[in-house]
Amino acid sequence: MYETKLRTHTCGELNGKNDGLNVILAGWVKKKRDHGEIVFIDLRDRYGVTQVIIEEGRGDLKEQVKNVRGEFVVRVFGIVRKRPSNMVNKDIKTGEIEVVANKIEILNESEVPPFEIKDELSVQEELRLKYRYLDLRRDTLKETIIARHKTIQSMRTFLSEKGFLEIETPVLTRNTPEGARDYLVPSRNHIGKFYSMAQSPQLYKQLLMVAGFDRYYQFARCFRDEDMRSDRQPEFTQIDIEMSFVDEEDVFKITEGLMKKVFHDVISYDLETPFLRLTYKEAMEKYGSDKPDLRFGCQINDITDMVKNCGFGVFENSDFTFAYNTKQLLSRKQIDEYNDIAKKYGLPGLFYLKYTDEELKGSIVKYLSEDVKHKLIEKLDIKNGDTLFLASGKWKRTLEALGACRRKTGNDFYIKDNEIKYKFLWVTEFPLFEWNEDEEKWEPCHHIFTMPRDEDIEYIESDPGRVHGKLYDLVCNGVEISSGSIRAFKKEIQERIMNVIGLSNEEAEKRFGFLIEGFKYGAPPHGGIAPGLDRLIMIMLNRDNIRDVIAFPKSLKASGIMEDSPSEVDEKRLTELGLKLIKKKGS
RNA sequence: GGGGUCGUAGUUCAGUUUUGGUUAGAACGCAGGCCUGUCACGCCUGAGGUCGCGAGUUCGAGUCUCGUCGGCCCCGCCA
Repeated sequence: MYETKLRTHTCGELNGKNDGLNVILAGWVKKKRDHGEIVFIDLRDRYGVTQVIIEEGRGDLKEQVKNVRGEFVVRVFGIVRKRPSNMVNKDIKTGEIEVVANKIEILNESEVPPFEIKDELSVQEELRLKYRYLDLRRDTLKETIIARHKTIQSMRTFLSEKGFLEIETPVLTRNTPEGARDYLVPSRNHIGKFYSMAQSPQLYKQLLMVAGFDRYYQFARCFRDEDMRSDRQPEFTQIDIEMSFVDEEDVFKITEGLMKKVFHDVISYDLETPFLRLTYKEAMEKYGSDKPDLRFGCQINDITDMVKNCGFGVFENSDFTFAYNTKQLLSRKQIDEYNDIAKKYGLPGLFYLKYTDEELKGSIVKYLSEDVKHKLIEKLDIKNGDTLFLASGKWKRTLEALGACRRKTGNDFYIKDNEIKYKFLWVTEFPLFEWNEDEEKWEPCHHIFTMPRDEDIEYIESDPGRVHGKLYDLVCNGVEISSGSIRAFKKEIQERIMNVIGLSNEEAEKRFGFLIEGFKYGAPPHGGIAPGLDRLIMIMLNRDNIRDVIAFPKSLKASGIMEDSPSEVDEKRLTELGLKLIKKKGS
């Protein structure tokens, strides 16, 4: 397959049809099994594993491989031989054959690796990260890296065929105070000033629309100096897409086509399109999340009116009361775990009801009239053996807390690891503005260049909370894969939006001057989306950790464990940059 | 910024609470030996420990207390 000077075949391609062929293989010793008179060596490379046999009577070869250990790099000259049927290894691609060694050459030795290179082994992640190049030899990790390549290839083909141009934009850019903290880069050419590493190519891609490149994409590396999570890295990759002369439907269609192709090409899975759509309000009220996992039910219900006058103070005095049925009989201990989650999300606590022996039970049941009980049983489809949770409070906080509980229910009971299904959906009609309680002002939900929905434009000044944007998120299995918007490309709308959030023209000019300037020269209507490549691959391969789909990821504290980054630098370099470190307290 | 959890042979863990107490165990790996069909090969023998780091309590600390570093998970944050 990939013949080179040092080999004729890879370790993953030989089979029964090659019986009798003279071959040269090169790879790593996965395992040596020494039986005395005969010796087996499993030789591994990127493509697979091939069994090499040193037969009886080859004392010369045995002497040579006497000191060969795991992970030595060797070259084997030999003849392919079909194995007797009872010795075929069905677990490996090359299991039909083995290579009878004539000559073995040690290309390089290896120290005993700090952990065994095999798939089943669980090793502390810190160690795996330190020796990432060894971890990458394991199939589980190797597969994600290969899938990542396939994903990128598939996307390039699709987008290129649809007329999109791949255009690169700067990583070193200027600081914009909104949004995520960015990484600052000093330069000795500009003492006292800093570049910012791009958080995303947002402004550049909009200017590419002004330039007339009406279909653009890019695999863009984005940098954000924020705290990590299992699905976040300080540097990550977006498939940044922007189109001119479009509305939401156009973006949906392209994105759906892209996802369909990628899932087909990479994991041979046929996605159904178009994707389901939920408005932000629906998603919140049914699932308690703006990125709901639709692989299971347990929908939330609004029971505010039902319990408003039941005589229980909490229900009577709260804005909203919501409930959902876990459809499971939960123990006291399990219920406590749910309570902890609710508290973490800012609720004083949860109420629960159990239905056993044809009877509702729980501390609050005494407040519920027969009529209310019946309504509850009907609305929440309560059957024997069900446990349900109720929570009261403000709309968003209460729903989000119940949403977190619902997520736990899903993880504990409904989402089976081995049964992968993909439930994509669009979440649409996000509010354009969000009221910041602390600072008592309106803030943009997405960014200030988002177009309001046509029918809401008249309320921008009079009722900002009612205005929804042409804003959309692509969600799959409870993960936000992507978000995007149609942009406010006209000066008049931009200014009205800036007025609401209290951003003066001068201030806007200072922060986004080059974009606003560009928009003066015939900005077309445009919009786009930017799916997160890493998260998409995570979802596709059913991994629960973003580090597993990145060759050299950072730790949760954003350190490079292998290369030990970030590092201190010489005083001399700092001086050159006009920088001086302030000593931390205590040091 | 906050909360949780983990840190003991090369690796994965037990031992830590009930009880602070002599030589800190196991499996895998590693080293030496034996073995003609294994593919998680098998059998025999052996080496291998700063119990993350630092202070404290104590006659005595892997075990208790405080601090600190690091991994992982979550809240805030991530327009």
